Amino acid sequence: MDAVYDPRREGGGRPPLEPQVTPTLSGKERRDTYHHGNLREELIAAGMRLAQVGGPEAVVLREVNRAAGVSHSAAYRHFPDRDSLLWAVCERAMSELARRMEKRMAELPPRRDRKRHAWEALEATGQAYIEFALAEPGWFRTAFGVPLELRPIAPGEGSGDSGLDPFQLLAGCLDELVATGALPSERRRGAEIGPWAAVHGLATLLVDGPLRGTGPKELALQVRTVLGMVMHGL
Amino acid sequence: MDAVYDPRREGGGRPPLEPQVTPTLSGKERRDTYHHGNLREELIAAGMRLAQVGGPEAVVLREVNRAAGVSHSAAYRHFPDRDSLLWAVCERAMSELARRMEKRMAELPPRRDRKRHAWEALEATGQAYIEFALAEPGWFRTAFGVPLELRPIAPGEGSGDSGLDPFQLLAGCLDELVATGALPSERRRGAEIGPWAAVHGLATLLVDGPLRGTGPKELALQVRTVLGMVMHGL
DNA sequence: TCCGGTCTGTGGACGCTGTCTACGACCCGA
DNA sequence: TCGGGTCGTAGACAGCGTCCACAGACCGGA
Repeated sequence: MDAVYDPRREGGGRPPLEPQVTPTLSGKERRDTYHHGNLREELIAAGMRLAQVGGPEAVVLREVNRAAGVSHSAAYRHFPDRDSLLWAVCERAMSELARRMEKRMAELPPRRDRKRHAWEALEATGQAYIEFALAEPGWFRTAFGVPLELRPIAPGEGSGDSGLDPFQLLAGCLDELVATGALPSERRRGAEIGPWAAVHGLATLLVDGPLRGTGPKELALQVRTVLGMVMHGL
Repeated sequence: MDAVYDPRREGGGRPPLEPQVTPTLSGKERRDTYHHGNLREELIAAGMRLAQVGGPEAVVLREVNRAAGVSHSAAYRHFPDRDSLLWAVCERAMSELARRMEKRMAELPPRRDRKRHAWEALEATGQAYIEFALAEPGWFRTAFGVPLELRPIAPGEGSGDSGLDPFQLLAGCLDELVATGALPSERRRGAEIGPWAAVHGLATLLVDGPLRGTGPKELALQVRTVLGMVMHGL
């Protein structure tokens, strides 16, 4: 009643293609025990490797099994279907984004001026977000571009080492801006959406939108322009 | 060398599923001539119908052929492969977006105050953009979420009735702002990116990002917040 | 120590996909 | 009238996600 024709397609046969990456033994070396021991984890790791290169659509169940060195349907002992595995990979990619944002903030120079530091932190999160999208387009597309439909968004998932997800990291920056008096507290509620939309939009347009292929010079200008608009218009 | 494993997958078999939409005779009624007469156009139209419901991944070549009432590979006489058909659909979806933006601008009340009108026009384009994404998520995802990789971006494609694409419509608004003195001309260069990123980002997050399912009240606030940030931070 | 149950991995099916190819119907100009 | 080019047909093929019957491996109780 919902999906009339199956909204899943693509794939199917293709002409020869070069031989698959390491058609035999992969993941680790060929295991000698019948039971793998840590297959679930290995499947997600293999999915991450595939997603890094080709985005979510590269997470082909049979290819993931192949990369883990197991039979083509072994993953069904750990995930009910392909989407479930993809969600796990997607969450992992989101965590990686959070981790890069945290790293970038941690690298900020210390400042006596707390207000200035708060602004720099906000800018750093935005820069890290866009850098992640450009450096790891496959993961970025996986983190956000998953069919999801009914993806369960469990709390605490997609978080970095601090336990905060990208959205919460942004919220923390805004809270700090309020705490330092840089942002009037009456403008705080719902203020995440502006910076998030702007940065996410730029990243999306750059990664697989009409702006892909932008040269480094033009790109730097675009990032500066967007972040300037955000900080000016907050 | 580029795509190691074919970055095209998904699909494959699925359990029964309900019978396809009108397995026999579809598109128009079953034709009686051997030659279709206008197959290329009909294929694109069928692709648009499928994309409207299920996004780009719903544009299944065999299903498109089926909907047009021809054999499963008839489309190969008009498109070299599935992607080419998808690009045509994608361009059509982009045109539809441009058309809705134009419509929204045309509906603006006339103003003696040209500057005010220019601001309202900018706001209207942004609102139309987001409304389109929410009203036609399938088309929106098709317009922007296509593999593209090497999609040829021909000039003049994806345009509305005025012959301008969404980006050019936005540029026009900014030009008018400069002409009326609302925006200093030295800030004009590259100014499209800010509004575009913010609006596109919000639309993306709402359509298939973490913000999907936002209620109408919260949504209205988000749209207002983002557009406010754009106009304030320009 | 053996024995049965439960995980977990195997391998073969199925129907779906995109694509290729040989073929056949039609249209049109010579 | 005929012959070539255009356009649709039909059957193949490999790869996909998924299901199923089966088998190896582990574990607790007798």
